[in-house]
Amino acid sequence: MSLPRIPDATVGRLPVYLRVLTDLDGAGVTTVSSEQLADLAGVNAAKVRKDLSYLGTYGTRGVGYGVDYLRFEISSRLGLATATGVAIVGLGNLGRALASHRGFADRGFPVVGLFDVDDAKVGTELAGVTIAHLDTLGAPDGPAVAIGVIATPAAVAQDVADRLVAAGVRAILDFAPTLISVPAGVTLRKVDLALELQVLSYYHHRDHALDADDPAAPSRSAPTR
Amino acid sequence: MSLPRIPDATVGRLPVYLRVLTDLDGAGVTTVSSEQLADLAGVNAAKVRKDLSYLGTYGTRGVGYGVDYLRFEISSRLGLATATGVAIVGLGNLGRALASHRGFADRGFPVVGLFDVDDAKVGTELAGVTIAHLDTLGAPDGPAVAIGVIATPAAVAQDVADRLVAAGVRAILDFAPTLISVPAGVTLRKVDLALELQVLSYYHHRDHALDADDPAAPSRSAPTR
DNA sequence: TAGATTGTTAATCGATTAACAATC
DNA sequence: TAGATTGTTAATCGATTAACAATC
Repeated sequence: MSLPRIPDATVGRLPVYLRVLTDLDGAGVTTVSSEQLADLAGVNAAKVRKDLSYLGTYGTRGVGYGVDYLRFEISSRLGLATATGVAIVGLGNLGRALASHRGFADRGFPVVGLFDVDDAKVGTELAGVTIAHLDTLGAPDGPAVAIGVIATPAAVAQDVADRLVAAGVRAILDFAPTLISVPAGVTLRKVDLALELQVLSYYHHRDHALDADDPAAPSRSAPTR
Repeated sequence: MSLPRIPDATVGRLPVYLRVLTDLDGAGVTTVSSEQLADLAGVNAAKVRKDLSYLGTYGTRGVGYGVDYLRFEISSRLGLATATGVAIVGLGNLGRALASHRGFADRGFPVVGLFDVDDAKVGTELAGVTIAHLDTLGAPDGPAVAIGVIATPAAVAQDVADRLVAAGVRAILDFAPTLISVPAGVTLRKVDLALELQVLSYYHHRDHALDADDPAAPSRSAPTR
């Protein structure tokens, strides 16, 4: 009765399919083929069918996939039905941008808590949420936090992670460029924006470094993740 | 005389090693073993040695790797010596955060251009750069842009990508959650913040959905990328 | 039935890892 | 020389892809 394991690579593509399906649904489309879905998601059709097969068999041969049904299935397997409140810790430039980012609430992750240690920020309001002091994280009268986002300087990221864990948060998205460790049972995912620029720099450099010497050098494309 | 191909997975880890090496250098450390580097980067030692072997043989058996030398090599292979100006298009919450993000300039990517279509924003200054109208992108008297960052709504992302390409930009980092296409020879990389939350949600849900039924269920950890 | 499209197989490709000979 | 640590091999594992039988 246990659900089949979904490969990591597939997990990373499910949100892309979900976004495409949501767009299709908004456009009134009710059925989609693996070929169409692949085009819209930027992958190939074999991969789409293989990925969706891990969810079960929700397509109809000769017809395609039901947009609504597939949306529901992916959403449910991603845990989006239960995932809710996001707390952002650290309201510097990045934290403030994330707090105001429409994309989060739009895709099922309302920002319910904002925390900082700067007294000049505590008490002020941002995107409809009042910034609280980090020391109040986990207080009984505080917001129900399902996911913690770390947007602090690297130097304090581990301390913030520890506080989030102590407050009962079991899923953390970390933007600080440093290694942090969390106990077993806590899910941690990292995003490093400068790293993305460096990786981009590598492929750009690789494909163009020799342009002056050899203008006819073939351009290979970088993986888009 | 051509450099050996570096696997994509390795390219994604080189910036992590570079960050660790920079920290070590700052702390006065001159030599590091694959074991130490692995610990600090959050991977295992075999992977570090394999990854570094693609750069050539810069270690010394029985001793380790020279911190300075390795930093230089990685930095050079990532193209960080030539990579320079970043232009950010779209100065909503995310774009403004990226423009003010210290991490970019700190790691070799100074923000030299800011572009938007909103006349209320054009002419104002942000992080020391005056916001210009998108129509002036690529103007002869404009900044030299090596990397373009798209931080606009999804609906206009393709148009912005086309304009960046027309202006001669050959490397694009795209934050808009939609599929965009660029001509061969242009390197595109995508970051989708809400997608990261959804992937996090999957692993969290998978590892905890059954907690109520089976509190002793083993917790598996999510890949941190 | 005929055409279309899924779901699955199997081959291929790329990434990871342990082990150890090479060598400082 | 003895101890330490790299660089590389080879086995294993996971991801991708084309092909096609199943079937709507």
